[in-house]
Amino acid sequence: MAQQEKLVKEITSMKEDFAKWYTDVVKKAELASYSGVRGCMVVRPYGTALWENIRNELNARFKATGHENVMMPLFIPESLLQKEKDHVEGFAPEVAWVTHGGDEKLQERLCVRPTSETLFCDHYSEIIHSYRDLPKLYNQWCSVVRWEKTTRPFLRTMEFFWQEGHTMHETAKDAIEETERMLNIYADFAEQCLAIPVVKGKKTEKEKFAGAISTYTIEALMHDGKALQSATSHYFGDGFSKAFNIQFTGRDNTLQYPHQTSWGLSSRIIGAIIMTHGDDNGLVLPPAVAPIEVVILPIAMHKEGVLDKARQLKQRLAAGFRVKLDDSDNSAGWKFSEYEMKGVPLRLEIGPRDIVNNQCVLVRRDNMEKTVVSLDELEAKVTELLKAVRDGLFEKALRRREEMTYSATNLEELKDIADNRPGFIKAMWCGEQECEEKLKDIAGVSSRCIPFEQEQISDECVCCGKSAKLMLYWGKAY
RNA sequence: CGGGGUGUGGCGAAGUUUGGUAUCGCGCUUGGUUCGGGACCAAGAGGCCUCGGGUUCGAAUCCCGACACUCCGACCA
Repeated sequence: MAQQEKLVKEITSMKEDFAKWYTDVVKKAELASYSGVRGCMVVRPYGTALWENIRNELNARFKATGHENVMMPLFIPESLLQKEKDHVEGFAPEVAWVTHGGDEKLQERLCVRPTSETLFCDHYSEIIHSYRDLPKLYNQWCSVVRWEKTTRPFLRTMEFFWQEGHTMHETAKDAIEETERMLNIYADFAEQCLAIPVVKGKKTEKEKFAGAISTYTIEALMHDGKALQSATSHYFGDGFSKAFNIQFTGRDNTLQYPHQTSWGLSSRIIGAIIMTHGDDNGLVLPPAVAPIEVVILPIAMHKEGVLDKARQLKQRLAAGFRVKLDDSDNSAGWKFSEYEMKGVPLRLEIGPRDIVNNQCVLVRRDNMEKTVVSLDELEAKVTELLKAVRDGLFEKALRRREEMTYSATNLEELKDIADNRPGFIKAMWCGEQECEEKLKDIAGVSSRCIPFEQEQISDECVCCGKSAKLMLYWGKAY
């Protein structure tokens, strides 16, 4: 379809008001509701199912690389949080404190975990004694709390859902490899499963995680040209090990500190899915994580045989796909809109005319393209079209990112782009934090990452003009 | 933390300037007709107008205060 009409009138168009479009989609697709608690959302069944699929995909990848899931406490005693100086400085301003149990004041206040490095380290100090105990490859799925000032569903909530991997290794080399391995898993997941193209790279000193030696990131570009950090992987060296006194006896019979990593992906990724693939008709979900891959809509359902046929098709498809049959008595048009809002990748229409011809109609959500398929080859066609949806989404997102990625060689140019053309800006950087801060002040952009794939845009720092070897992605971010 | 906005049946709003019977659309219930792009008719149910004070014969409306949610910036996944 050359022009996609806006069929759903209850969603504000992106062009009109992107922020409102976003919240409209969250609500209309029934992903989440606002709750009575400031900054906290109710993740509704559809949103939860989406998160569960994300979880399942990632868990499979984590387990395939030797990781084990654990569950750590929700609370961190203040003294434990205090142990690593940079870490506590980074998080102290945004933690929630528990000061009372019932009416009784606690001896030591507890914070609600904003992240669990300290808890893992405390535990690791008890269970790691020998190089034979390493590596320890733990992960947990949980929610954490950060007392945010402004919040938006999925993108920034006070409580959010995530997984956090925390691993300990015998050598720095092993830990660095783990950091990279996990970043690659995230990147692969984002691109293959979520159809979100990402830039892999390293954060600058200014942007890295509190307490880390280095932070790696995958950065994605949203529809409105703002960047969104979609997952991170950190290398900690032995800083926490020393702070928490985690030691093991090495192969050479000397006491050593293990090297640590952590890595995480949060429910924010749902925001990325919405803002990468969504359109004015609502959500568009990548098939690999869509709660419903195929929705079956019986047409003229009261007519003889239609519903039976629809049920039959459901049973066939349920063997290999997540499928839903909507046999409610809402009108067909209503259902079309409903599942478009919910971003179901493939719609199957089956009506009296189709039954006569032993066929059905499959409609792709990403481009609304209709295909008439013979029921004899239904499964094969569904498989093919779901893959086509994933590929179509990825290509569209990649093309858009490329169109919205600019290069700048001097400050005026960069400021002009930042002011007028939302997107990524590639520019050289001398390595001084001063220049980073200046760009933030002058152009309102922050460094997104130092991409692994470097290009020589020019020879001088975009800001100060001194010689520069590193090319960075810059942009406005969520 | 600064600046705005909004609180009225389940949802979205009008009514507030100028105090006087609680309104509209959607949704919901029941019955009927429909059914290939958000169908139609009829009948019905549903309100401490965010909360607390005040002014008044009378307050959704005016005054004082509180709370909540939300958007835009600065800070952060």
